[in-house]
Parts: sequence; structure tokens; C-alpha cells
Amino acid sequence: MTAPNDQQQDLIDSIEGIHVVDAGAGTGKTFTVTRRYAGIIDQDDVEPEDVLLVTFTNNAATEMKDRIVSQCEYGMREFSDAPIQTFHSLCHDILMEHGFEAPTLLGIDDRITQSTRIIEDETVEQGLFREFIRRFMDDHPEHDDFFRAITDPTELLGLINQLASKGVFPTADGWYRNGERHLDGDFEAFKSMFDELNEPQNDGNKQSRLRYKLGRYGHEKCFLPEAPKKAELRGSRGTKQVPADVAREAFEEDREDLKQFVHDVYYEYLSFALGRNYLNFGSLQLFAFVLLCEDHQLRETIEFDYVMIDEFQDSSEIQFKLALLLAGTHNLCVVGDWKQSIYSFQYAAVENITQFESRLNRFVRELNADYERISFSTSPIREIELIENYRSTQSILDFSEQSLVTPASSTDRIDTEAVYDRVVSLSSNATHENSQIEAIQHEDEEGAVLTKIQEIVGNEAYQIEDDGELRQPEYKDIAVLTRTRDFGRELLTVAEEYDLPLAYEGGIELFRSDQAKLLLAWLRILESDSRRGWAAVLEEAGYSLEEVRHILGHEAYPSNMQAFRAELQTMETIGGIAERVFSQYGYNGSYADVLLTTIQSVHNSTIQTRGDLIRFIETGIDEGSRHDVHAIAGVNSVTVQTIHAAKGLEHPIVILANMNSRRFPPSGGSSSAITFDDPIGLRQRKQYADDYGYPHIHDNWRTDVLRKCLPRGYDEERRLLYVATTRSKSHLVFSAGENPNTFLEEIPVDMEAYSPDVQEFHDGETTQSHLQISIPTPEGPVGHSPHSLMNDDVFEKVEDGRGSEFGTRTHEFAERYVLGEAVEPANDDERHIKRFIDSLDGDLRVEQDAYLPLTVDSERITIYGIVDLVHLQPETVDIIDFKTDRSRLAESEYRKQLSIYYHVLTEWFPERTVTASIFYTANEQQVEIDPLSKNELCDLVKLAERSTTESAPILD
DNA sequence: GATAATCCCATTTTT
DNA sequence: TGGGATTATC
Repeated sequence: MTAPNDQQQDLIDSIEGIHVVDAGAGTGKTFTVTRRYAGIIDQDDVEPEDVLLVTFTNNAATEMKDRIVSQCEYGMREFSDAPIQTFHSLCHDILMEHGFEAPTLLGIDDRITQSTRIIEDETVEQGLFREFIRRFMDDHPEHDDFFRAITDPTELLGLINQLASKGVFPTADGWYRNGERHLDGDFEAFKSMFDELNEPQNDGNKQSRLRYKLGRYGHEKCFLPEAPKKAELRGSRGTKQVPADVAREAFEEDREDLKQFVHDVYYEYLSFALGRNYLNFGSLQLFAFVLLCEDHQLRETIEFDYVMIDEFQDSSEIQFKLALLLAGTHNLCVVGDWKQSIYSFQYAAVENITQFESRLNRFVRELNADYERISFSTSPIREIELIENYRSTQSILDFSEQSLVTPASSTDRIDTEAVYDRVVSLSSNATHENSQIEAIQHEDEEGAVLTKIQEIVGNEAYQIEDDGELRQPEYKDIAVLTRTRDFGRELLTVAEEYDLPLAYEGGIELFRSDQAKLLLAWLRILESDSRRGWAAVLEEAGYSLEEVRHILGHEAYPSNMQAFRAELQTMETIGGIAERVFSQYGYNGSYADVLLTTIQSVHNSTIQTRGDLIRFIETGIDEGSRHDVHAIAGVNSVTVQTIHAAKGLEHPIVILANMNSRRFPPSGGSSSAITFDDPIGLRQRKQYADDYGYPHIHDNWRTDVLRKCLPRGYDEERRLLYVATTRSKSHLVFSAGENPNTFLEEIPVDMEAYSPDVQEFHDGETTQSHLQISIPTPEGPVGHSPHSLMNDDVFEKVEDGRGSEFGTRTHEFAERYVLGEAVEPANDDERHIKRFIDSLDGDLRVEQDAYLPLTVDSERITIYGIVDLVHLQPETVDIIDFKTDRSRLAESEYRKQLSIYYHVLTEWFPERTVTASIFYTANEQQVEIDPLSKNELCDLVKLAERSTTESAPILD
């Protein structure tokens, strides 16, 4: 993009007044916003510090700054302190500088200081909250009845955060400003919702939706005796509507005790947190808001001449209000796209943008009720629409609009016209209109998706635009987007089996990864020689269950593992231990990296000993705490991420996978004990009563009725679909497993029953270094790991730690070099390997597994081997194994592995000559080996079998 | 054809 | 635990 288009230019030039900008996907929003910013500060009397630019992530803030620097005459230095930041970091800055006494404004006798921490980790805060609640319960026996009706106290933390996001704060003796009104709810607003839902359907022939929903009223519920009976509440058979007075009856309830309870928990938690010297993200905004609201002089000092907010559809109610307090003039510009609002669980209020005008007026009225805090006029409001899309083909854009009107279930009704009225259609700017939109379905969805990826790579039909030219797609052009992380992880596991380059991007449950589990296992071994630990380590090394049982029973751990344990025991730091474990197992990817960083970062504060770390990892596994991983740069691989994580990104080819489960549950939690939602107000679903002399928990019939009236739609699900489809530049593939969801059935695209063909991978035109050989499915039981062949005292053991049977291969370098990573040889061995590889022409394949089925004593047994490098030429296939030190007594091990591979490759390439050799890196000598015959291998298997079956039969 | 009863299945994540 | 889909009943 070089020059702005007309609408963009309009926005860039319109720097005075209130502006609402509808900036759809791919319309060059960042480009335009940064230009506008540059234009504003180019004015003589405007400095960067006068202009507030709010983004919703720190990454976005950094990107904005970078883009602005590259467009402005100013250098980075001028912007280092410029307010281009998130609401949270702005609030943090304000509190650090001026917030010392902010808590006292709510009546809390505590201070915010430079040393007040921000708790970012949700699980850490939940732990603190539980501690608070235990103490609170002891101190407040008067609230026992409420606690008895709450299953998980952290629900209350959720409620507190929700209230904070709406600007409802407690004070010492009540609620801040008009907060209590939110808690009471608004009967009129509720009534209109109730009435709308209570309209008879089908020209009066059918009962209302509300009456239908109440069909299970009281089912498996325990109400107090005074609750209306089902027939009373719904009217008898044939009645089409719920009686009108039910609305008032259900709404009106004495909630004073409940409000008092929530108030006390809320207020005392804020005090507790400050006492412990921490704030959370919610209270950060809370105190900043209170400060700006109360201290008029301070507000006027901080106020900005220009305020711009990006991704406004992601803002919460309190953030809208904060923006108003921070705007000193009417130069307020919000930029966003309601169609991309998918963060309601994060308290984002899409109404901020869809009902901008009415919200603006309401908030200003509320904020000005007792003092004129906002002095500018709220009209006129100018709307600007960016309509040119620089990302996708027109077919994709047209298609994406469909997602917004696709019903999510057979009973789901959408007001199509009303939606289309809201949609600002985009027009594509792409030079090429080469676009595939398709849907595939197979019960082995992972296999189908991987096959599709193979089909796409190098395929002319899926050409993509690059620098104005069409070219064949590569792995890196493809992204698999899924709704759940689980599917992504499964897909990665399967991809690994077939050596397809896929990499996860985004938050994963790090402690549930293999890397973390293995580290945990070794830590347990070190700490207490734990059987659990040994079992995990042995299992990882490929021992069968029976073998593991045998070894554990006799505590006869393999000597190399014992040696490794001894080595770990000498290590002093737990970071060092972790590093050593990962290097031993060849874990050098992003997971291990993030694990090490995480361990190191918590090391000083909460973790001192191995035991601490064990508990830390165990908690991490239990709670499923998430950490971000990123693909290693420069690798040509398919990106796998959740739709949420993909927001703002673009990919030439998008596979929208796992469109499964029949339907998505409607957004918005379904089972919290206490609900708060305008206009219904604060409600308790269950209450305690002991009318009969002993404790009982009764359901609250009123809440059940009210909940049915809450609008609970699929709108956000549709927006999620919209976000996913608009990530694609050219091609879009939907994929489903066994149960395609309703969306997929409704979307106007034919679904193809697509069979996975993972056995036959095709190499692309380019030199793909990945081995894409069909691996014969092992027949019969896979009874032998290579280790059961090695560890039998028949052959020499490998004792020197390098290339031992469990753990790092010494050939990472060769692998990474062949795979095209930018790696530099670090020592002579690696330099020799590099020189050797450089001398080879033809197709190179690395680190390959081979399975060889054998018949031993009329039983089918499959044995397994790994080889470092395969060199394919038209006439020959050379198998090469690198060996760094000739003095090692491991030749027979290598010979066995190479032999397994020799036979497998002979079957695969019957017309070529197969050779196997060892390359000694120390003296760059290549020595061909004489492979063992299949019969010899069978004999080995028998030997191994005899030595282990005495006590533990391997095969059933 | 409308209504009632029964079965089945359940997620995302930044500050 | 609650809603959609499915099946049974009015």
C-alpha cells in the first residue's frame, strides 16, 4: 500500500471532532491510523504527549510505534514516552505517578506505591483469592448461607472482575456513584425482553419461545414450597403465553442480603489485595477511573487533546468511560469492526461500537451528573467506513459475509436484513481472483487435513499471489485455524508421525506437554527415586508396559539411565537440571525454550528447591496454565493456531478445521451461581434455607425464569466464523470430522467426502527435504522397542552418554542443516558433517523411522530403527549414519539399526541399489557396512526375547 | 401439528 | 446444568 484511498484519506484528514470508523478486515486500518497520528502531531502546536493512541495488546502498541516512526520525521527517541499503549498500561502509569491515595477515595485505608505489583497470572491470583475467601468466611459467619450455596469460591472473583469491567465499585459503606443501579437491574428493560420473548409464534398457533423454554421449569430442581407450580407459571395446555404478571413476580425479590454479601466480598478483597501489595488487571482500571473521576485537577492535567482507540469492538464498558475521562476535547476517534468482536468473555462490549451514540450520551450524562467532567459536545458524530480490502479475493469477502447470517441450529432465527443493514461490504483490491472455497469431511479429520495440505503444496490450482505474481503454494502459506487448542495439538501429533512441518502458534498448556512431563519425571526420580518418575522415563524410551513393570519390580534400571541420574544429581541449579534433561532428549524446540524461561523466571520468587519445582509443574498440569509458544523463525511450516490467536493476522490459505460438534454452545457462561447482567441485575441462583430444621440448598425459581429471558445468541459464534474466513487471502478450506456442525451444513459450499491418503505423500517441485515415504503400517503387535534389542547384555552397551539409546542424538545439526534451517557448525564434527552433506547432490532425507515386519517363530513382530541420513539418487539409495568417535563400542548397534533400514528401503526402492555406511566425523571417513540378513535379525529378536521373557513376556 | 419427555453434549484467552 | 435434537404423546 503506497497511497491512501479516498476513505482512508478522509480519516487521515479528519482530525477534529468525534469519529466512529468502521474498519473491516484487511482495510489497512493500522496504516491509516498511523498516518492519521502522524498528521496530528505534524501540527505546529501538537506534541506526541498530547495524543493518546490506545491499542488492546502490547504487541499492537509496539507495532503502531514502529510504523509511526517509519512514517514520521521524528525518531524513535521522540516516541519512547509517547502515550501509545493499552488501557491497562496507561492506568498503571497513572497510578504509579498519581495513585498513591486512590484507594482512600473508596474508603480503603491503604496506598498504591511503586512497589505495588500487578498480578498477571490468573492461577496465582486464584490462589490468593482462595486464601482471602477462607479468611473472609471465618470473619463473616453472617454470610455462611451464601457460601453454602457456592461450589467454587473463585466464581466470586469472576463476578468481581465482571462488576469492575462495568464500572461497578464498592465503597466502605455502599456503592460508588450509581453502581447500585446496575445491581438492581432495570425492570422496564427486562419487561420488554420478557414481552418480546413471550410473543406467540406462528400467527398465534404456537406457544411463545419463552413458554417453550420454560417447558422444563422445575425439572430436577428443588424449590421452596412457595414457588409457583409449573402449570401455574406456564398456564395449562393450549396456553400460548406465559401469564404477563410472571415478569414482575420473577423480577421482584428482596436482594438486600445478597447485595450486602457481594459488597463485603468485593470491598474486602480490594483491601486484602492492597494489603498484600498487589493489583489485578481489573482493579488497575478501577482505581485509575476513580482517581480521574474524583480528582478534577489531575484529570485536567492528564487529559489529551486527541484520543484514538483502535480495536474498539474489544473495549469494555469501563474502558469506554475511561476514554471519556481522558479526552480533553471532542477529538475522539474510535476505530473498530463489530463483526470482529469475539472477546466478550474478556468483558468486551460490542455495544460500545454498535450503539456508540447512545452509550456515549449515556456515559457522558452519568459522568456529568454531579460535576461537569466532560465538557465537549457529543454531537456531531461522523462515521467513516473503510471499504477497500487489501487482503482477500472478492470471493472470500463475499463468502465471509455469509457467516454472519448463518443459523447455528435448526431453531436459530436470524434477522438477515437487520444484519446486512449493519454490514459494510468490502471490495477487494486483489490483482488476481484465483480463489478456492471448499469443504471436506472425513472421520479421520487429522489425516484428511494433512492430506489436503500435501495436496495443496506445490499445486497449481492453489496458486497464490506474491508481489503481484502468482506462485505455487508452500507449507508456510497455509494456516490451520481451529476453535479449540485441543484439535490443534492433536493435529500436530499426527503431523509429527508423518514428518509434516506444522508449528503451533499461541498459548498452550505448556505443563501438559511431553517435555514438561519428562522433566517432571526426572525431578521425581532425583527427589525420591519415584516409581512414577521411572515409569514415565522408561515409557518415553520405548519400553513396553510389561518391560516397564519388570524393570520397576526389580529396580533394574538401565545403566545409562542410572548414569544420567547420577550426572543430574551433581547439578546445582534446577535451571541447569532442566537444561540438561532437555538436551539429553534433544528437546530444543519452542516448548523446551518457553519451559526453561518460565522456570527461570519463577525461580527466584516462589521456587527454590526441586520439590518446589515438582509442585509447580504439578499445579501447572492440574490447572492447565497457558504459555505462549512461537514457531521458530525461518522454518517453512504450516501455522496452527486458534481463531482467537489468528485475529489480525492473514494467511494466503486458511484451513478452518474441526468444524465439528453439532453446534457450539451459546456464548456466555451457563452455570455460575451468581449472575449479573443488565438489565436483570445481581441474582443468586441458589439459596440456603433451613425452614425444616436442617440445612438445605434450594434452587431459586425466580432466577431460573429470569435466565430464560436473557438473550443468549450465537452472534459471537458467527463473528468468530467471520474472523476465521477473513484471515484468508485466497483459498479457504473447511474441514469436519464425524459430526459436521450446523454452520458447515448451512454455509453455501459443497462438502466433499475426502479420504485421507497419508500413505502417499508427493514431493513438491521444490527440493522438499522432508521424508515423505509411505511407512508401511506395522502388522501384528509392535512388541520390541530398539532398546529391548540393545539392553540385553548380548551386544555392547553405549555408555558414553552420546547417542545413547534414550536421548539426544548427536546429529541434530545434520538434521537441521538438511531441513534448511540457518544453522552454523559449532565444532569440527559439525563442520565435517556440513562439508559431507554439501558434497551430496540429490534428495536428502533425515532422521527417519523405519519399521520392519518379521516373522519370528511364526509370530509377526515389527522391529524399529532410526537412521540419520538417506541420500537418494536415481540409481542408488545410500543410508548414512554419523558417528563422532570411532573408539566407541557401538558398532553392532549401528549395524542393527542400519540393517533394519536397509531392508525397509530395499522394499521401497526395489529398482535401486541400496547401501548402508557409517560416516565417522572425526576423520571424515565413510565405511560401508555389511547389513544383517533378515534371518540374523530374527535371531536377534529371539535372543532378546529369551532374555526378557523369563520374567516378563513381551508379547501377549 | 403442537407439545411434552428424553437423550446427548458442552469453548475461546489478553491485560 | 441447560439447551438442541430426537422421540413420544396429545
